[in-house]
Amino acid sequence: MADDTSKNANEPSVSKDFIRQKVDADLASGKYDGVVTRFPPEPNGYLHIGHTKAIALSFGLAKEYGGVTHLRFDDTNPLTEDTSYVESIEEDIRWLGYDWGDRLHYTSDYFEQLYDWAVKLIEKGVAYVCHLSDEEIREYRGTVKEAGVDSPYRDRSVEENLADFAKMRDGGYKDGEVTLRAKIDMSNANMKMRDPLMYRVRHAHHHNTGDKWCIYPMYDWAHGQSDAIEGITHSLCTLEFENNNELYRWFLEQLEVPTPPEQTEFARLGMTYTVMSKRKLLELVEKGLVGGWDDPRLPTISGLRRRGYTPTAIKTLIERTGIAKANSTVDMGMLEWAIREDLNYIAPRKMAVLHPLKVTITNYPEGQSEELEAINNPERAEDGTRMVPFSGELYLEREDFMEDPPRKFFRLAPGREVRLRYAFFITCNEAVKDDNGEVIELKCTYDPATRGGDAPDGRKVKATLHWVSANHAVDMEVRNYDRLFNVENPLEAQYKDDWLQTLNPDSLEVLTGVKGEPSLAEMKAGDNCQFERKGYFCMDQDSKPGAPVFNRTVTLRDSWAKIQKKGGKK
RNA sequence: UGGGGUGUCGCCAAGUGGUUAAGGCAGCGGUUUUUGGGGCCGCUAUACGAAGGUUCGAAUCCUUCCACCCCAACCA
Repeated sequence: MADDTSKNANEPSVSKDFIRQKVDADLASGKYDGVVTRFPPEPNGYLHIGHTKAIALSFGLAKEYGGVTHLRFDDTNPLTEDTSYVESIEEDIRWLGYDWGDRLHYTSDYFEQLYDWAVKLIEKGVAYVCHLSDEEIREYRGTVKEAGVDSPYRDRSVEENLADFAKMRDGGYKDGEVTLRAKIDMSNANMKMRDPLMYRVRHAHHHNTGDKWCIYPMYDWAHGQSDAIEGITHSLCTLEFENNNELYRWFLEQLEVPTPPEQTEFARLGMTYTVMSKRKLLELVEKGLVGGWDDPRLPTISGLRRRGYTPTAIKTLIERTGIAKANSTVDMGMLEWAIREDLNYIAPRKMAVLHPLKVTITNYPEGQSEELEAINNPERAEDGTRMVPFSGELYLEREDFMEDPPRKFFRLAPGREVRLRYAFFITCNEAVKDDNGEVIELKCTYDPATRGGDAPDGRKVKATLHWVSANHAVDMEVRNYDRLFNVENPLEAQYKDDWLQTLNPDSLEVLTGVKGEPSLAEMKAGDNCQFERKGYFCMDQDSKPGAPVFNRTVTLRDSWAKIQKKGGKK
């Protein structure tokens, strides 16, 4: 008993979300024998963190119930889709740690079957070829408050429809000239049921089927049927498809699928200070407002990866925000908490001085240097230690010195003694200034007896600072990222028309001449680390040998900044 | 002629007629600390969109109302 409690002490109290409860019920009632889910991305953009919710749900659920998950590219619109997106999507899902095995499918694999089924519906008298133009179709559809009007082509004979549909497939019609529609109910309160389109004519090259087809199925006609073909049991999608559910069931019923899949909708993930729509992300990319789909400021999987986020952190966020039906916007702070939690445990510590201030240790033997032992990760003793060079010329962080410090400032100041991490206590004797009164150098003395960071006489210091030996330092570039937008929801009505005006002009700060400890030169692109006292950083792919570039993933929590803020308010 | 959904702490989110209304994030105290990090301890909704009602008992049931989201692409 006691063991159980302690073992689960750090686990969130878990209660099953409504989808898992439904699966339990479905299995208990014998509706389904097992669980088969699918993740059905359209290859027209990069995956973002919102998709991760759907991915984690579908893959995670199946795994929990001993089932499997299919990856199915929903490639029914050749105009917007492309193979390059297929590749990035596969890479991102794999990186997140999910495996679809040999269950890789394309909706286009089913075009022939879908065509045959469409013929079946025509034969049943519940589908017809319609010669109305897109404008006319819209007019005949009515509005949410008014019933629609039947198409004049609605009651043509089965033979006529069959012949016409064959002509559609054979290229006998131009784009937009005709459609195949389901014959349902033009006055249905659910707009999706007003004789929805099943096929449209598109003389376009498809990335998978080439020029084989000139008619392409619409989402509603393709999706549920593809689910049925694959034996999907639980088809999970986001809330905006709730209205499509009735149609999803209608098609399956018409086709008399023996054990039809069921669609269940959940709320998509929204996050503050960003946008999550593929259309908006595409706009940011195409207008060059960010560096590409993998810009570290973007909520895309590839952007987060480059920023230094780990699959663990992303999945932790998804787990902790849960699955429900209420539209929600999760605070970006929760994502930051998730990555800090993971990186605190796994990221090796390093010392790097972002804004260097030169320091001369006046009583340190000139030309000499020595190596000091530093702990790689205080959270994991097994990660061991490394040696860091120390000398009489160092760099300290500019903001760690104040000539005239306020009450709560513990760091270096004239006459004050502080500890250099893993090294010595130093005391500041003089601040050298330039003609403008700017402090350009500090002259300090060190206490050789404090080697390693403890004073034999037991005296204490209030601060421990990070530092880098000047002659041993690696010159680096650091990219400090901040939120992409200045407002929580850039798409809110009040900004609607020019949401781009809410972009944060300071979302990227490039620091050059950053001084890092020598071991930083050994890191590889994609490696995470913590710059002590500053934050978590990830080596960028733009790094060159001897010229590393680091992306700031997230800062450390900073209670000094809070104190300063409070003081400022007063 | 409208229909479909959703409303529980600043942000997520449990709760399924009887609980002191979980938990996480954020916040606030304290403690520990060679990262002002992290850890640990504690505090933080008499209140469940609102108003009525049913009941010994309601966030949970009923009624009415309010707010927000989705649907009128040959997008998904």
